[in-house]
Amino acid sequence: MRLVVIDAANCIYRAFFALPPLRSSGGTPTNAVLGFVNMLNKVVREEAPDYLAVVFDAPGKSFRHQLFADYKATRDAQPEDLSVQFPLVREVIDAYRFPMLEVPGVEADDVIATLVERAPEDLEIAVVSTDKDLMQLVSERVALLDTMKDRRVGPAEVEERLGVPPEKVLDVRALVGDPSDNIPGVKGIGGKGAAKLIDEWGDLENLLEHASDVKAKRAREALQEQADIARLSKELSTLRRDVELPCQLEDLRPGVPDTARLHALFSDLGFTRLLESLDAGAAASAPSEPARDVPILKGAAGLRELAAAGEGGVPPAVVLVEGTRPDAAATARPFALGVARGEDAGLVLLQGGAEEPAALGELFAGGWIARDTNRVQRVLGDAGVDVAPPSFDVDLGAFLLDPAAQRTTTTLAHAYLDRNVRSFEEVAGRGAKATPVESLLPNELAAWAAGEAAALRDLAPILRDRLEEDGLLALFEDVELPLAAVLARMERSGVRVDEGFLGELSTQYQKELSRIEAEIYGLAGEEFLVSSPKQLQRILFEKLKLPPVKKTKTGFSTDEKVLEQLSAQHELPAAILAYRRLAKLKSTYVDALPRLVNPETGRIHPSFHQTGAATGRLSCTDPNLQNIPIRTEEGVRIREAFIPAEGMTLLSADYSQVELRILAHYSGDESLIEAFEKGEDVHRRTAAEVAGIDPNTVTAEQRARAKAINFGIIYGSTAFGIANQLGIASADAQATIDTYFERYRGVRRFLDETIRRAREEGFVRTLLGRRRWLPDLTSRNRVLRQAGERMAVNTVIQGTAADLIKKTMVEVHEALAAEAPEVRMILQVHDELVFEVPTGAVDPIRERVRDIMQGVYALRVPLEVEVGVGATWREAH
DNA sequence: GAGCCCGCGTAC
DNA sequence: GACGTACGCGGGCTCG
Repeated sequence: MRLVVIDAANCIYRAFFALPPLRSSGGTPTNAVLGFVNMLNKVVREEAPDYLAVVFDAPGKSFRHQLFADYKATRDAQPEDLSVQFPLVREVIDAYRFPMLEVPGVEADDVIATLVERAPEDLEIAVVSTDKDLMQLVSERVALLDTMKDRRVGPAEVEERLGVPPEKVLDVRALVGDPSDNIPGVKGIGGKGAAKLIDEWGDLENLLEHASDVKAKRAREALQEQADIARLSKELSTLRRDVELPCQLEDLRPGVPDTARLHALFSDLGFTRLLESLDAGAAASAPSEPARDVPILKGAAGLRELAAAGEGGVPPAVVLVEGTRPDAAATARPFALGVARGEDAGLVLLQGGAEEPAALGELFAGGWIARDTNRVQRVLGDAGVDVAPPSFDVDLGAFLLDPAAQRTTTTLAHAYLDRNVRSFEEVAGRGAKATPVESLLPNELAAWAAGEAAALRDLAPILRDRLEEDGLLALFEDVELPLAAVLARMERSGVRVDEGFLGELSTQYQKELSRIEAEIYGLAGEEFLVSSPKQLQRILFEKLKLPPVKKTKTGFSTDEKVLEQLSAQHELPAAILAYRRLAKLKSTYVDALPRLVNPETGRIHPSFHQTGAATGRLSCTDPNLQNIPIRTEEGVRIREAFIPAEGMTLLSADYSQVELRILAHYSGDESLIEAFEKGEDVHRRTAAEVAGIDPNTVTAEQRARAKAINFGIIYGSTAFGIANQLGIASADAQATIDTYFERYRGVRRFLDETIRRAREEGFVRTLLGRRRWLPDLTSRNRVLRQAGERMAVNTVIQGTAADLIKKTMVEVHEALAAEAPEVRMILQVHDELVFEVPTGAVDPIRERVRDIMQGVYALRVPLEVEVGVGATWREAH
């Protein structure tokens, strides 16, 4: 068995100085990354290690600095072009799925020494480094490897280079020192002399004891004068072999490279040769699942046959094939189920027989694996099958590992299994031309479904291991996976809408729109498509010769801000604005919502997507009920169309200022914390602090300005952005922001520290450990880099808010299922949960929900929840 | 006609 | 260039 240990910093340094200053198309320096990756590939190819560890220095000072203030003091600062490449290297290593090791407060060399010390006797170890300090570790089974010069340093080579065997390396170093680490050594004694002295006297202590007997005068006097420095030098050189390691040997098995991520990385970095070899490797080693006849079974008997086929305890992986729906609002019917269990895989055509729900229940009873467990539970639930909880969700797992990565089964199978899996689109076609599942050849469908299910079966354990390795398993098991069931229930509940009301609104809006349209034609002097920005540009900027304000990619902008500005010069822009406002409401909400009412339930059943937003927020489609208007009087009327079932009441509970509370928590800022502890109006307080006045004298405008800054912080915005938002001068905004950061020192610290750490690690994490990779933080392109910095800050805050409400939803669901099953959670809008509650139970439920929401996590400030009830969503909010 | 991009606007 | 995260509308272009 072989273990390869890579001294990351040493290898990255050498790669950086050995290669010309290459850059990616985005301007990021890449030479060290390229050199490191080539080295990595080479060593893995040539050494074929069973275990592998890439060891990094942890930031901060080690015990050697305590011992010797000048330790490493002569080192030049790392060139910027080099330091920005460290996170990239980490990302590549992570994508290769090679174990990385880093122990806080401990240098890489000590970690390496401990690994060597702890390794079992029969393990052969190669340490990839040119650091002479590591020579003390060399033995019959431990060698240093210099991959660039293709040299292997064993005991013989150490003796050849230093004149002493590895056991005496430290004694020699005590005398010689090491300029690169600023280890002093004994002045007046060089390499040759040191070796000779140690050879003659055995070791340092004996030599120092007999210093007066040393014949050479210069060496004798040097030893007598500098004995303490020699001892210090030895201690500084001595590697610690008792570091507490965060892993066992078994954790150091290299994983299966994430070729999809490598592909993306190499392509970003412009590593074309590596890309080619990646593709060549994939083509050579990625066989499709062997084509074989996949059994096609039918109904309950078929399901039971497959359920019986599995080995005990192994959950089946399933692919639910939905029947084609006549219209978007209709309920999806389960058409077939692909199942892979143990070695068996097959397709069951579902026929809706009386026995089927029970048979499905049995198949799923001991846990199950799917790509999208929310959807499976929703569709089966609608079909009357209440299945046991899933044991794994492949899409969710992959999302937590990298929320930006593609997650089709094809991509994941390629990356993690090195296997080609056909996509459904390859089988059925895409979009409008796609063959309905009912019309596909059963053999084709069965082959696809079996291949897909087998891929899910094989992906699940691998992804699970990775979640565990990456500290994401608790979030997955305790929050995300249970949430999928909550969402399925929520979607199935849906929300009742008053179609009649929307119909009336539509007629009313239509009349008004026609009137405004006529007015617009009059003002423009001709008819044109008001909703066409292109035609509008012609009217405004060519015909009427109004001054263009700003450009878009394709022409002059006609957005709201521009039209407002132009309205001072002409009546047309204001009319366009009025038209746009109504047209937006009508097309996006008033007319669209009724089309999505399910005729069977009379309710709208949206889809909530758990992997829809990179920060961890949910998204919502068909329709998107997370952007129903509220800010304008015309808009909020649409909320009157959302109503409860007979005998029920809507209850809306929202977290008050949750993102600012999270900011207070993370920043530890005293002023912010105090504002929340005292239950103050935080924007008012900010305004007062920034203006240095009494909160009671804050004007509406001052408060609005403070609010914009508070939100700007959360979004990572600049003075320009805030000024733009407020319509004030950039310099004024900057002055206010400067004052803000003087008053809120903790906030400044939090922003800086978040970005610094993200740059170092390549990712940010939220409160519950959710991770988002941010490779652009080291980009040389300022635009990209600053965008990355804004994402870093925003993701920590927005993502933490998402964590909290997700956890809340799981807890609320559990509590209500047990205590008040007739209450339904029906919507989530990021910081708000909407419930449908039996009217008589409103009061206790309101308190119960509030308690759970407020108690979901103990931040450094209290979480406050505002609850409203009513006969419409408008009223309840 | 389908599918896609763009500009725009809604929410938190 | 400048404020984060989404979804979806209508217009208009391209493609077959």
